[in-house]
Amino acid sequence: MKSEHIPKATIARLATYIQVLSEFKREGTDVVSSERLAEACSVNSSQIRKDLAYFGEFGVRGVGYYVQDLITSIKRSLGIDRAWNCGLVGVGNLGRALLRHREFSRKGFIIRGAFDCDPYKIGEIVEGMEIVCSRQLPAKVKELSLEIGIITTPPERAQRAANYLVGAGIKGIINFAPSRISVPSHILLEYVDFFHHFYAAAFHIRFAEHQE
Amino acid sequence: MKSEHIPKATIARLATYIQVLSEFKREGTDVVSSERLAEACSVNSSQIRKDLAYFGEFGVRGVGYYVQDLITSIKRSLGIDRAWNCGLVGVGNLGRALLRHREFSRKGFIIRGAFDCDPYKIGEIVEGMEIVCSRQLPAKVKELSLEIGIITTPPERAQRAANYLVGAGIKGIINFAPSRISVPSHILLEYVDFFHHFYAAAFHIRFAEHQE
DNA sequence: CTGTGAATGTGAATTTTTTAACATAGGTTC
DNA sequence: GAACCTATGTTAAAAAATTCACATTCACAG
Ligand SMILES: NC(=O)c1ccc[n+]([C@@H]2O[C@H](COP(=O)([O-])OP(=O)(O)OC[C@H]3O[C@@H](n4cnc5c(N)ncnc54)[C@H](O)[C@@H]3O)[C@@H](O)[C@H]2O)c1
Ligand SMILES: NC(=O)c1ccc[n+]([C@@H]2O[C@H](COP(=O)([O-])OP(=O)(O)OC[C@H]3O[C@@H](n4cnc5c(N)ncnc54)[C@H](O)[C@@H]3O)[C@@H](O)[C@H]2O)c1
Repeated sequence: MKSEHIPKATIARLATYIQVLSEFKREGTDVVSSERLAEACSVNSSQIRKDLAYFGEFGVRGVGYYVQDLITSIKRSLGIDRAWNCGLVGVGNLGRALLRHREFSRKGFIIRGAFDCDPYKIGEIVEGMEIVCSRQLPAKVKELSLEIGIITTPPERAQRAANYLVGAGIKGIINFAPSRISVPSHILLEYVDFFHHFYAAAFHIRFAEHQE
Repeated sequence: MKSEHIPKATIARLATYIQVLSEFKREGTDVVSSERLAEACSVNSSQIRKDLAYFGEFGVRGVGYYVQDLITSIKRSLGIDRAWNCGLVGVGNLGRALLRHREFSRKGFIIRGAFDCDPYKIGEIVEGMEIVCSRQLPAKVKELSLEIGIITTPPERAQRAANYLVGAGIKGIINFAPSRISVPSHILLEYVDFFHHFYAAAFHIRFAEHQE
């Protein structure tokens, strides 16, 4: 089928599919049907087939999907069949947790630069990486071919960090700080805010109680 | 209007509205129109009015919304006008970052218990909280009236952590580990996985390049 | 106290997303 | 190598979410 516009929800589900498929692979399962994958992901099976159809035909009729092949195909479809160089701005509690998180490089997002403006932090080594002054961002973005910027500064500093990154020629920004920022329209911008999961929890738990 | 089923996307947007409204409040803005709020949140203005209509009528026709009142109303609607006691299982890199994150208590999610199974960690004090052995979970859940469990263990331990939490009588679980888990249907379960934001970034950046 | 302007709340229209249904293709068996 | 079986890919239907459009309501001015 191959299509141009991909729903955001599809991308999120593809992430889940990769996760579950990897688990199947570890268990030694070679082939899986959309039905079985759907159950493990708690979605509808035609949802899975539809999601995959956006990118191509990856299954074998009458058989199902070869687990390893499907993982490879999804990764290629998403553009994570290669490494992405990332720069992290703001090495505080969260920034450190992310730097120490092995999953980033395992998934192909390599954090190659860590920046902070605090003179006490500059020069410190975290997880084998030297913390560099934010002023050097433009130079480093070029030197290290950074494409994605990760913002983990306090919220009131997020816009400034974004400005530096944009000025330095970054292509996309993932903002972990709880503040809206503005960037030119050609820059990809994603907000990470897990509090809405907590809000959803609070809402649904209270709603369930209210039902009794 | 007041309705029963609330879309997940609405909850996520309400979180954004609170964030932006708080900023307006800090700037000294008392009244805001759905149009202006919409612009700041990058959504359609009737989207905002629709989202709010699920819960009631909070505005004044011809005027707009009183910022402080609206914040209060949204918080009450979501059930975050009171404190929620949380327990965190797995005090590693991420667990520590969360324990040190002030925003949790500021938003009403109070982490009252921190659990780990590593004997070297048990007894350690993090952010004024003693790390307790996971075996004590059932006793502590009751003692501290914990309602929400936060899982930050390695993925292969998430199911076990969930089992402990469910057995102890928790009401909801937020799973930060990248693995699907199963819990009884009356337990609320939310997965936090910010990698899909990175996937979306990779996908869109590469797509944009491909367009040129 | 009435008229005016402005922005809400909502029903209707549109768009998007999800689910169902099934014809089709590929593997397997005899 | 034909017939059968199974699960895909796709088209059509249903459901859900978003946007439009405007009648309604409130504040305020004259
Ligand atoms: N800690 C968490 O678990 C957590 C969770 C979710 C979101 N967040 C958000 O992530 C952000 C960081 O949180 P944190 O707990 O790590 O805070 P933190 O105060 O520990 O770290 C912030 C870091 O940013 C640096 N910084 C400030 N301005 C900067 C600038 N202009 N350029 C470069 N560096 C700059 C500071 O020196 C500091 O090292 C906050 O916006 C927070 O709301 C944190
Ligand atoms: N570090 C990050 O930035 C980050 C980001 C996103 C998701 N995650 C996920 O969060 C989880 C934790 O990551 P981390 O980097 O903190 O790992 P970590 O290894 O530093 O911490 C895991 C902790 O869990 C404890 N633990 C293991 N089994 C347990 C059990 N049964 N009961 C209680 N405690 C137990 C361990 O002793 C350890 O302290 C992982 O699943 C990871 O994939 C981490």
